[in-house]
Amino acid sequence: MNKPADTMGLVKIRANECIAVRVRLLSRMVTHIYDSAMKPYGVKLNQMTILSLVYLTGETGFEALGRRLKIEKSTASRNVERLKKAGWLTVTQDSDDKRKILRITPAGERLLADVHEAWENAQKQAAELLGREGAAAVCLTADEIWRKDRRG
Amino acid sequence: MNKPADTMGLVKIRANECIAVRVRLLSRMVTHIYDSAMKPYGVKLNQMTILSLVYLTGETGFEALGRRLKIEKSTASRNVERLKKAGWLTVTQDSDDKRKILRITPAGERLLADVHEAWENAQKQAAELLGREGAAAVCLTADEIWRKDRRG
DNA sequence: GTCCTGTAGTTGTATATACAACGTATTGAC
DNA sequence: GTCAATACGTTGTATATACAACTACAGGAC
Repeated sequence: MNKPADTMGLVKIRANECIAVRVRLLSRMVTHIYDSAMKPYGVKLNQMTILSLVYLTGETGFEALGRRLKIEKSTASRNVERLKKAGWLTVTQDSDDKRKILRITPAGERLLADVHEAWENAQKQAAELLGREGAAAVCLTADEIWRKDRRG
Repeated sequence: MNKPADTMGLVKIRANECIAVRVRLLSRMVTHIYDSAMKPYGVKLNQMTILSLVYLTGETGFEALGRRLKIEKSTASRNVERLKKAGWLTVTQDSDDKRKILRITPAGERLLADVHEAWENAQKQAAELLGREGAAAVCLTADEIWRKDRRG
């Protein structure tokens, strides 16, 4: 469809503008910062996120978890599996419903408290990496998506 | 270290402010948009990125690839492996150096041209999701990091 | 020359992610 | 009540990601 001579131009346009490449770059770099900071606690940022959500909402099923974090249900299922194995939460079957209920354990709650200083450290580093405005923009953008999601 | 009563407060702070959670959310959502758009071509956004970089730089080793995209060398190695298996690029050993040389194949080049419309579509959807300002901010932030990287 | 250091890449292991296909159970239409 | 549709979860497969430990080699210190 495109003549070979065009290809270079198209690829350059994409390289200069592609949103996905850039979001993914930021995601990798930022994730690395937080995961390093949390390493002493044997937990990853991603796992803390799930744990925190379960803690804040009290009880949830996998599907609800996925809806909030925009994670596919099978991914949620497997992520939770690891947290369960680590002893940070429990999974029980709701007798009425077919949903499973996630509950945080004392060990999980202790972790949520203990990890805060490491998080603060990582947050500071991430803000430095992205710049104050970049970090703020990312947060605003994500929060806006969440906000729309709750209404729509 | 923290009294139990504090935990809720700390977790709420993190939930409201954490940069990593938000960047990762955006990354997942945006990646999904592009991957869906490119599905008809049997390629993922991530793979297109590597292919494009090889195309633009002519020849590269894995390490250089990793430096630009901030991907760990082992990850780069395995990602390239898949592209090689798909016939989109070749890997040859530099005789002088210990570096391996990546080169795009005609099939890879054809793909780079063919996929453009799908990319445009995804880019439009992503811009809509993030909002014009959100998308611009993400791009600026990432470009700034790249810029610093090249100088520093 | 020998040794030491640093660079490039591979391999083993683990986590994070998604899609497709499946099982199962709830629920609503009739 | 029966049946179809839907919702929740699991499992198989594939990709993306990183860390740790390893090989291999190139280049410099001595």
